[in-house]
Amino acid sequence: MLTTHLHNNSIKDATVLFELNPTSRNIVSYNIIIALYVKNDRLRHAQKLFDQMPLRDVVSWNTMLLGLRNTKNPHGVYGYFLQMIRTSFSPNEYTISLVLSAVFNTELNLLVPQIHSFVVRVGLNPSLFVGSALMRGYADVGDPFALSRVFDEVLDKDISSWNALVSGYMKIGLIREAQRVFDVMPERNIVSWTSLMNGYIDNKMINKARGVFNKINQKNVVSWTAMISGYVQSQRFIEALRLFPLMLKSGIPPNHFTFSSLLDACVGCCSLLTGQQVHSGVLKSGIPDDIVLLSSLVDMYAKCGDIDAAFSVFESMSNKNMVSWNTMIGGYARHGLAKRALDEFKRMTKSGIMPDEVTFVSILSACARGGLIQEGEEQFNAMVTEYGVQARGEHYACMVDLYGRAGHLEEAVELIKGMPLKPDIVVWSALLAACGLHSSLELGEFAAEGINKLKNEHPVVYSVLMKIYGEKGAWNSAMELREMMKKKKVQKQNAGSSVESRLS
DNA sequence: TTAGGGTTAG
Repeated sequence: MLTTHLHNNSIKDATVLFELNPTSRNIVSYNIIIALYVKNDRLRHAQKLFDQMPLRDVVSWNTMLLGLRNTKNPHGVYGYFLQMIRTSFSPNEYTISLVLSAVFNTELNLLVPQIHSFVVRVGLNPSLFVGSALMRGYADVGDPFALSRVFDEVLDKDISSWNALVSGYMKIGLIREAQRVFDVMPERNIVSWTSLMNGYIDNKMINKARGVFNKINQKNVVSWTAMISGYVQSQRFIEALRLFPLMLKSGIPPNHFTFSSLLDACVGCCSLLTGQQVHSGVLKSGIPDDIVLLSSLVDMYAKCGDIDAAFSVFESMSNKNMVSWNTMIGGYARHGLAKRALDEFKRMTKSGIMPDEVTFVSILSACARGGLIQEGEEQFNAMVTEYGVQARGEHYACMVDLYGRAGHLEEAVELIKGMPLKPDIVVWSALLAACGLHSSLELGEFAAEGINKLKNEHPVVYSVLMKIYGEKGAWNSAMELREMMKKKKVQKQNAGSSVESRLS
């Protein structure tokens, strides 16, 4: 009975049944309820039950690992894994592939070789699942030799192992190797084709990807979406949008992934009209509400200029996570609506969602653009002390921008001099832009020097300096600079705030 | 009752 509820994902019925029968509870019934909580992102409940279980088995542990992985908590996963080993629970193959998949794309991926040697030491089979996970892990850390060694060690390779090898080589950038593997693999399915195509996309070979795409016989929603998203990643937004009617014509219905990618394409070509059409397509499609898709809609409306529509989609969301809030707050910041950005920020923290570094880039830039110096200073301090978010280059750049726009150039310079990290191009550009705005020759040259020390040839440096020289009547310096620009063939660019350009 | 290879947001 419990298994039926699990299949139907009916958490209520399952818990009622579970609560009503305390005597018939066993490890399996506990595990099923935990799995249900995990499936529904209610990790706290899962955790509570896990803690009060009289006895646990390896499935209980694995299910908790799954929950921690799904909530993007690689440190939690690793902690549980260590605890599991310490309490003398033998991890099985499920455990290993879960732990591995949790550390992909995180700084913990350096543990991959250790996990591998653990697998060897305890004598677990380099089975299909473990093998694929290890291959992904070695691709992630960029080790092609270990990647192919693991592949060789997998007994009874199946098509997924071959696909993982293709993806792995592509991820490392060994394109010819990936293509060679694809050419010799014993059989191919739609995933193999899509992996190859995606590899070309990741390696910025979009035309080659399109060539692969054209050869796919039975394209499905994933292959169509991957191609659309590939064009978006390559900034070829019109081609991304053109693919959509072809997809519909071929009889493949789009899903929430497809629509998110299309919305991104609309943002890329700043087409509110197309964005609205995609929005109505979403509504007609009957796809259930999805937090990512709705956030993409908010983003599209904000970036295409209709901030009120963005807010109305945002308000309609029954679930909001950090990214959705950041999207909305960033939208207000971009539109120069500092007060509304700050109000939303307050609502965000009140609703229990913790802000991250992205939130504060928006908040600080909103303050900068709104001229809210004191508020900006307070938020900058609160970021570190109250929210434990470490200040990064972007945050300093926002603060420099904040002071700079208001003409407090000395304070901006003091801030840069006191930075615990090395000022990067964004920070220097913010100062330079402020110097351009207020025609400060001395500090402008100081900023230009900072940029040149980074060995960056930024055209904007020259154009801002030109402007300052011109305004100060420093024609000799201007002529010298022009000569230098000619020599270096630097093209003149508009000098704007770097923070602004980051937001657009 | 738990896991792999291909597509989405700030």
